[in-house]
Amino acid sequence: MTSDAIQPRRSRRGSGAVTLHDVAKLAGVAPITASRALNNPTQVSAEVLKKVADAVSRTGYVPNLLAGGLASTRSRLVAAVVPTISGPVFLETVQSLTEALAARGYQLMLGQAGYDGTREDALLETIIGRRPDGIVLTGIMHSADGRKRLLASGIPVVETWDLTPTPIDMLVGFSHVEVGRAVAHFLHAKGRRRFAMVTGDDERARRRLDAFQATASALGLEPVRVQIVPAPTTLKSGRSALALLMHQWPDIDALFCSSDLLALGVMTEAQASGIAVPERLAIVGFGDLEFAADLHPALTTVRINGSAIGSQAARFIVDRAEGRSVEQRVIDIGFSIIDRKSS
Amino acid sequence: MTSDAIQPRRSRRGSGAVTLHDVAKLAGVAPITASRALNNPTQVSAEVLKKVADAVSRTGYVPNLLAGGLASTRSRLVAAVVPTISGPVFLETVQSLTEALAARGYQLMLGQAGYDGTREDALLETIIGRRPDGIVLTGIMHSADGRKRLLASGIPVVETWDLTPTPIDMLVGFSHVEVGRAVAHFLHAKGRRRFAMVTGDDERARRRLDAFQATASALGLEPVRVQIVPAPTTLKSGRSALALLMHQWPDIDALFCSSDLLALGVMTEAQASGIAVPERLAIVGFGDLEFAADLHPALTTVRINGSAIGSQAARFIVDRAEGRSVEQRVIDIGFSIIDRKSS
DNA sequence: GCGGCAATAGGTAGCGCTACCATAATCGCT
DNA sequence: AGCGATTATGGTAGCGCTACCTATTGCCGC
Repeated sequence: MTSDAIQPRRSRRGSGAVTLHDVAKLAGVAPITASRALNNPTQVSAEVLKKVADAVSRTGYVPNLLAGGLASTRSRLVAAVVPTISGPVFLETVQSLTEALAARGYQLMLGQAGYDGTREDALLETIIGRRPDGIVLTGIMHSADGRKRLLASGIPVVETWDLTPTPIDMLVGFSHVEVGRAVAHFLHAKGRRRFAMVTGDDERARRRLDAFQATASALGLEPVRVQIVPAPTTLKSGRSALALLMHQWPDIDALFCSSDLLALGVMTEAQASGIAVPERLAIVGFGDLEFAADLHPALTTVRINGSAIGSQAARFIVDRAEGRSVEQRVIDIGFSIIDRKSS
Repeated sequence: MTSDAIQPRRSRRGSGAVTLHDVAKLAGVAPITASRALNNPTQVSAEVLKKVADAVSRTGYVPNLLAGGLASTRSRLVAAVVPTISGPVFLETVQSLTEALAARGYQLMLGQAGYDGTREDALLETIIGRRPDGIVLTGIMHSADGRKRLLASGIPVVETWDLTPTPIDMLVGFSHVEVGRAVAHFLHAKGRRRFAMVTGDDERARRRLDAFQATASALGLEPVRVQIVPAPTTLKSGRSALALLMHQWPDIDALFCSSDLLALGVMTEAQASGIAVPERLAIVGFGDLEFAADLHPALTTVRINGSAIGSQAARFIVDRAEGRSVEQRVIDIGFSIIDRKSS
């Protein structure tokens, strides 16, 4: 070491990285002042600001957010839980959430819970352990135990992609029941009378199914023909579902799919086996994924504004984290049926 | 408070959550012993183990990983950087990375860099600030400054989805040049002679293109007809690319797409405009996304084992984090051409 | 009976940062 | 001039955890 006096016993611990103390020393100010220069620039003179900025760039200092989070009990971390990252449905939400949070200086940590809920508890443990400033759930947290732990943790929670009468905390979503109902009316208005549905085996999709069936029955139609496929839904399961459906009930004239991917599979199968869409069979998807508009024929589908969900969830959490109280804790962002060529 | 003597001045700071001290007190052991019971169970007697486990379940204690990470300089956090989460290409890798890490007690933090690299530096700052135990990059880190900072941070880095002569640290990928070459030979062997390529505007795809062109030329074929589309690639850009291509060069007989999504768009457009696949036009995709096998006709494509990339990257990082040295730091996992119906 | 050695438990001192309070300097305002 | 109010800086004491070291116990061989 080139310095003169007693080395203050360089500890054998620590990462050896540049710390705020190093920066402060170099800038000739107290550590706490350097901290303020970085986090509350308004509270500090221009001169100090400059000296600190110089010291930062000369040392390549990167603040240790673990330490900062521990000291301030604000981790600037937000956790999001999705069933699986492979399902394209939530991607738009996750994307806009990431961006909205990044713009405010927060970072997203993504966790995959799976559709069956077995990993849910372990996931919750590691999430809460990081002391995030908020947790965004896509879909409901099923396990009662999980809900209890979330509540006990005191961390702001936003549930999304659903409406529930008993939210854990905050909520931004839409009514799956309304979707099922609206699609049934939509197809009925188009003159269709023999409905079928292909649906993934998850709880929200089932609620759309129930409402779709109930509405069809209320309209005096024959029972809805149903094909359940495992979640997550795939093009492949859509293909085989249509094959099965047409085999058993060749006279169906309208088909509501629980995802656009399923609808793509159905359309692929229809094309492969010469079923005219929409002439003989109307198809409606769900999600309005990016490709939906450009299929041939263009896919009629239910559009959910996933970006709006993400940015609203971010707003909720940041508001809470920064001490603003959220008065309107439940937001229904609705949905719309995009009427294209497949119906 | 129900306790008797002087309250030890409950600090106004802190989250108010249960801490390891509370657990230790309840279990009647020292905090450090409780810590060991949780993290190194073998160093502790069965009796203590039980008392601590009881105390944990009675209090609902969740360890504060921020504090643990700060004290141990091991955050048990791994960061992954993808261009965008919406691109389905890397999902398989991210998925398997998440799982492989979770199985070893690590958690993944996902960052989106964008394709243009403008957010790259800011992202790097927040990532390094969390002091992750490792960083996984999909594709090369372009900016020299970024590479320097990564190196300076001392954090283990795994680059993926590419081979480069000068890896930052560790690498698991494959050669894009070999892919371009192999596809050209493959199509040539099938009797195709007039090649075209639709490719996303990113660096790796361009290297496939270059090799594809060079090989075609070496085989004595006419120049490859090229259509560049913006990244990320979409079905829509595939459709319009084919339309443009067929308009300018109606006699092309083989088309290599830089992603399966692009190939799907191309196939959609071909179907919409009556171009027979594969009779008149052979199509090869890239990525072997889940839907590729079930398209009609089934898509011939280049398969990259994304799961293997993810799990190998996890192994690299965990090995490093746990102090094992990694001798073989570069792994080429190769690729394969899946010959289906579209070619 | 004694040194030596595991095995188990505890004490101390931080990890790098910020909340909180104290101080010093500046600023009107009556 | 004298006062509180405001602004800019610093000092202290943790946040909740674990690395490192020390103390205690029991057990072995000789």
